[in-house]
Amino acid sequence: MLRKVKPSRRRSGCPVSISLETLGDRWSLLVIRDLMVRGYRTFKQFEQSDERIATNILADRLRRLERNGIISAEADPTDGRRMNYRLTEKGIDLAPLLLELLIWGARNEETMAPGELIGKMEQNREGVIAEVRRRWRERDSTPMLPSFANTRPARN
Amino acid sequence: MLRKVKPSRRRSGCPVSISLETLGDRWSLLVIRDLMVRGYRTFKQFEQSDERIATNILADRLRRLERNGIISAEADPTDGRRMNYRLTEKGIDLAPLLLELLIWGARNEETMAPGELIGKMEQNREGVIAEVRRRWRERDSTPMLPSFANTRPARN
DNA sequence: CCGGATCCGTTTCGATACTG
DNA sequence: CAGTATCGAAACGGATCCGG
Repeated sequence: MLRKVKPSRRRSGCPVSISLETLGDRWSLLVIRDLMVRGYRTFKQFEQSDERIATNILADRLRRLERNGIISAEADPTDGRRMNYRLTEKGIDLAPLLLELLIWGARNEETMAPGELIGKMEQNREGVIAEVRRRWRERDSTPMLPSFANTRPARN
Repeated sequence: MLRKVKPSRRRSGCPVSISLETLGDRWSLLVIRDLMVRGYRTFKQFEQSDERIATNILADRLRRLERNGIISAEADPTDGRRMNYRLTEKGIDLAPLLLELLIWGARNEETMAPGELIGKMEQNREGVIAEVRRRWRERDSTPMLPSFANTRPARN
């Protein structure tokens, strides 16, 4: 019994494997969205985001995202006990992916936003991405659009 | 004790919620990739894909994706016992998302493909997406590129 | 054979309480 | 505030079984 389930024919050089170890769960992309689009930076902000992630899961995801080089963590200069999380370059590179996810959701899931806003972003993908990059480069932590925020942008 | 965890301030009209009920797991997007890019159509093909999903999980994901209107299932006309799964319009709309995921992985994850191929796709996002749509419209089930396939495209 | 369903041990998740 | 600890619930996944 117990035949060897053909261990060959793996690694068959198919170049479309996609890496979902880090992103293939319910929470990681939400944290990234909060960082990228809402301007969130701290544990508390993520925790109080709409979807109510549990604290242990949040801690785990933050660690995982950091291990994977998608975010970085540094102590707040003005308040040592507070951590500030930021997207790395690799994390910022997720902007196109996130934008497409937003567009898809707005188009196909009726639980989503009205879509007028998204429609405009869809017309101007390049511009939106460029704006995300510009803001991160200048450490501009205001949310991408006023209505994107549901807390103030942590101006100290 | 047991304070009410402030049930207000939900539904705060933040238009950037993203829907990961269906896609936020390790397998759903892989199945969609197999459909979209590899030309897979049957349970067996998905099962034998590189990542080795368990049959019960695969059955569950196929059902979920169908419930969510992302794929459809119909009996094969030439072989009644075989099911053919296809992307719906909603599923095809995931092409841009999937493309961005591929590009991101190729760029940032060293476990990924050489990337030359992906680089070309990156130069021509619109073209790639249009090609995906064309093929699905014409029920052309050959994989997007020869090297994308690791089994033959199920010609019977 | 094909597309699953069922069983069952293991892993992960997630709500809550707790801590430095 | 920023996380740990705990523990029950859910999901996973390997193996096997089954109807057509």
